[in-house]
Amino acid sequence: MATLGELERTVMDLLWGTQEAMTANTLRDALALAPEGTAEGKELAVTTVLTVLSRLEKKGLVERERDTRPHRYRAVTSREDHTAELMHEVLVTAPDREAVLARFIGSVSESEARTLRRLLGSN
Amino acid sequence: MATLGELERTVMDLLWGTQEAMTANTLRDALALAPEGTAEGKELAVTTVLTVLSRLEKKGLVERERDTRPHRYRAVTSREDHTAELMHEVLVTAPDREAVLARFIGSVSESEARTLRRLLGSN
DNA sequence: ATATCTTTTCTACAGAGCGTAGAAGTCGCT
DNA sequence: AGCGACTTCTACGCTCTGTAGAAAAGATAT
Repeated sequence: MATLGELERTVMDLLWGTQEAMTANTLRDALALAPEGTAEGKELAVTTVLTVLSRLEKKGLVERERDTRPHRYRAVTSREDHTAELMHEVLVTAPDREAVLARFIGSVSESEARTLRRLLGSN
Repeated sequence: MATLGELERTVMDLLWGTQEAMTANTLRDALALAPEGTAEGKELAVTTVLTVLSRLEKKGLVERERDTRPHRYRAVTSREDHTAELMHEVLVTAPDREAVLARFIGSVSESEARTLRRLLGSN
């Protein structure tokens, strides 16, 4: 179950944050500011970013354009799709899915419950 | 996000499979047969099982009775609770939970969808 | 073409987590 | 006091992740 390290996660967040494909250098710069708001994210070597991107590519989360010279990287799926997929993977690890869903429902907020009703409701 | 190794997971599955608390030796024996049906699960040293149990205890997934002599171990939560909790943890990693839920709904089976409707309806 | 700059790939290493278990310590009984 | 069962400590190899230098491959300017 593709579990991400901290830097990998940060990179994915940046890629998910823009629909556009980015170069390793752009990402390195973004990472230098990244951590939400004021905090600093240290200056990493470009090779570090490239290594991480390669690993993310191997994990199937990122794809790159190899034809443009500085390769450009983009997230393969949206954050939402990825997250939903992960949730589903978790769900199916349990034999009694219905029971899991019952517990799960109990843990979501009222607004989320409303969303679910709306999404399921019509049928 | 408490991610489990393979052996840890197998042990948890055994503990979740019985509501009762088990000793390390009992678990070792169960592990020798464990892998679903026919397959063999090799004979592990008891110390191995104890190490894994300690780690699971540290992770808060297992608790032990220290007063009985061969300590007895039990799962702290049910598999369903644990799984639901994990799902929720995954859900909240995304900023737009509603969007995630929308995708998620699309990925569940019809029978699961029915379950959800039922659960959401009554509450 | 060649020397140089940019970008990518290879190789490497340290730290954490996990599977695995021997060595050493503790507990309870005879 | 001694023995056997049980638990804790210590350890090692493997994989994953963060990190980046060294080397290779591509582009560029003279």
